[in-house]
Amino acid sequence: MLTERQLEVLLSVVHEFIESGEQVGSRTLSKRYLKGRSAATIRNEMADLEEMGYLKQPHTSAGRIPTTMAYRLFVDTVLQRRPQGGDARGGWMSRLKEHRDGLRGALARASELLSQLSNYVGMAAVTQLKQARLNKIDFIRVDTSHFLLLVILDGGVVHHRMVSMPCDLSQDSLEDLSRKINTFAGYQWSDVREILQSYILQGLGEYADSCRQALDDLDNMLAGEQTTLLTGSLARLFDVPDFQDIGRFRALFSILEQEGELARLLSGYGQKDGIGVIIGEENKVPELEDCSVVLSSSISDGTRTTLGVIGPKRMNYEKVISVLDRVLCDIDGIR
Amino acid sequence: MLTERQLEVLLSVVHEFIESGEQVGSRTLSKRYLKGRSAATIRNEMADLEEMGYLKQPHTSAGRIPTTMAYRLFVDTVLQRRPQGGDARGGWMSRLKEHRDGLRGALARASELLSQLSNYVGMAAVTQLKQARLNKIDFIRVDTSHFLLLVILDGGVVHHRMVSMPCDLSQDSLEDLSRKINTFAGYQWSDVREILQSYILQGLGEYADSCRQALDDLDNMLAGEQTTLLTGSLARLFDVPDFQDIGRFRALFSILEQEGELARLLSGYGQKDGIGVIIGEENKVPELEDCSVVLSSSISDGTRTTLGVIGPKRMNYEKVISVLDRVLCDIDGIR
DNA sequence: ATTAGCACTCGTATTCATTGAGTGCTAAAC
DNA sequence: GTTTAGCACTCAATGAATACGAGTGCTAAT
Repeated sequence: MLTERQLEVLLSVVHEFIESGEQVGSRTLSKRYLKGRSAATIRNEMADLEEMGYLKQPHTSAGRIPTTMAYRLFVDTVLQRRPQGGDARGGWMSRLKEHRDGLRGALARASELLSQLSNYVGMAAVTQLKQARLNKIDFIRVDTSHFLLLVILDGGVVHHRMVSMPCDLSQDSLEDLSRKINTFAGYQWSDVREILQSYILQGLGEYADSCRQALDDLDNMLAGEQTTLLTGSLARLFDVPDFQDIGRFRALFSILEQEGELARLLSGYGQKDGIGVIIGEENKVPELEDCSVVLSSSISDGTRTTLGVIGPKRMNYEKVISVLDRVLCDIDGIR
Repeated sequence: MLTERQLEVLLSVVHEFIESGEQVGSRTLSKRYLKGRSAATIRNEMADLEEMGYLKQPHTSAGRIPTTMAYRLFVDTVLQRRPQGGDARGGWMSRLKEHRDGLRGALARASELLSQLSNYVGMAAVTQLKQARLNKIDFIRVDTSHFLLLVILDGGVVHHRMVSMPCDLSQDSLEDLSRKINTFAGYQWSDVREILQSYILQGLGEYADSCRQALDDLDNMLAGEQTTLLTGSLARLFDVPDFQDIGRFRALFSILEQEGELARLLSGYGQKDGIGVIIGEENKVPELEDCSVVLSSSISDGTRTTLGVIGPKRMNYEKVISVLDRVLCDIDGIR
């Protein structure tokens, strides 16, 4: 186990490294954090900490930098000390609320806001859990061979999809159909799906194929853990010193561009409510080994809202966590 | 004017520079392009071309690189020699067509396709011209205080927007309203807008404000030259040697991330049908001074479809142009 | 147990000479 | 007159040699 002072030294190293980005030497530590002790004393502690796996040297006779273990300890400490309950929260709410362009708009703004406040990459996602409930379904005839299939779920998520039909259906018959289906508003989507399926088998005869296809498409969009995901401005990454190196930037970027990857990331870790931090190699995705991900999610109405920030391992965790707390709270206020 | 041989030298320099990315010397040229002539002869020609503004030296006594003027000449030559008419075109069509998720899906796939084929950044946009015609409008009641405003335009573009209402309107009254408005299907949106405006002033009394706001929002989305724009995978840029430099990458990236900027770019230059190439500083946006943009657009039904590729100034214009020709043709086939 | 002192390590910055691709010019060749 | 060979010159890039300095580990004194 770590002694009191070892802990103090360790946290100081992490703190200093997060600030400066440069390897931390014993002298700096003695001057800035542990004024009572001399550099030599701290050197000894650091040597021990290195042996235990908390610190490492980029090369012999250089300062120490934290390992993932050290970050882990640091973050856990921060999380424990985090002010529980909502005192000074919100404050950006108004700015979010005044736009009334639905959940998607709010998410877009939230991810942008996260990017701004944290200076890293913000993201916001809504995941439809399996229990998502139908609010309304509608078929809107567009022309002789197309109609628009529109699904609104409880929680305000809207999906639409153009469906082409080999035959002409009148708007009336479509309305008739939607009226029938809408009697199931409030049911879980999975149930509604079953019902539609049997409708198709019975009623539609030769058009069954098209319908089934459309239904499958839609199902893919909704069922399981399909997420709507938005990332805020990536341009900020250019200002983060850790990503000046083109290789790292590239690694992160390639992940961010594949929505699928990112969605998997979220669903993998965001199972629980509250804040989660994934540091460097703790991450399953190798491209993210130099990054940390902070996630915060809350569940209601069969919808999980997840906010997250992706940044370098040496990100300012305190700040990011508090920002996430607040913005999530604001988003919740909207729904 | 340029002599025959000067032109030959100039085009060779551009060609070689596009391939190698390095300054072109007289010896290389003599060996690879103009075998008859010696290096010294070519040196003289190059000195003349430099005086005329077609070539420049990065520093004294180095090889020459093309100026924007030279690229211009080169591109114009390529465009003239371009095989007119559609012989071997298409071929990706099928892959595009088999997905029936509407215009937006096709655009997304097209921009991705362009990225893949060109190895630069592809983009695809649909611009609603002022004469866009309404196909259908619909109001769908979601709960006591919200309804979804849905607008479908001729050409298959769908816009929707959640509107919150201070009062509860029944679905019936909404349907009544939409029925009224839909009598104007086929009218230009600008006219429909006028009509709605007067509706609001007359009929809705105290709710006028909310409605007007929603109408304005929607108008912003539709009117003028609002475009739906998608860019293909940016990750490819990392493989382009010209963008290894983080500064240039950043400049380009910051533009790509702001949809607004890009949309302006398109609308500014894509006025005419056919292919347009904007080289380096010809571009009004300073961030794009090291890039070239190739655009290709076609108009039908009050909708302009524009495909484009953004890459370095020394991009492979021949290839990009032919790829654009083909993909645009495919997209047109879809609508 | 702590600290001061000192020799040692190793990355970084600086300087300086070398190299080589490429030019411009001149004079000879065609 | 045009073309070409020859030569001196320029300048970025490369790499070796050097100095610098931040930081360590160890030992001996407190």
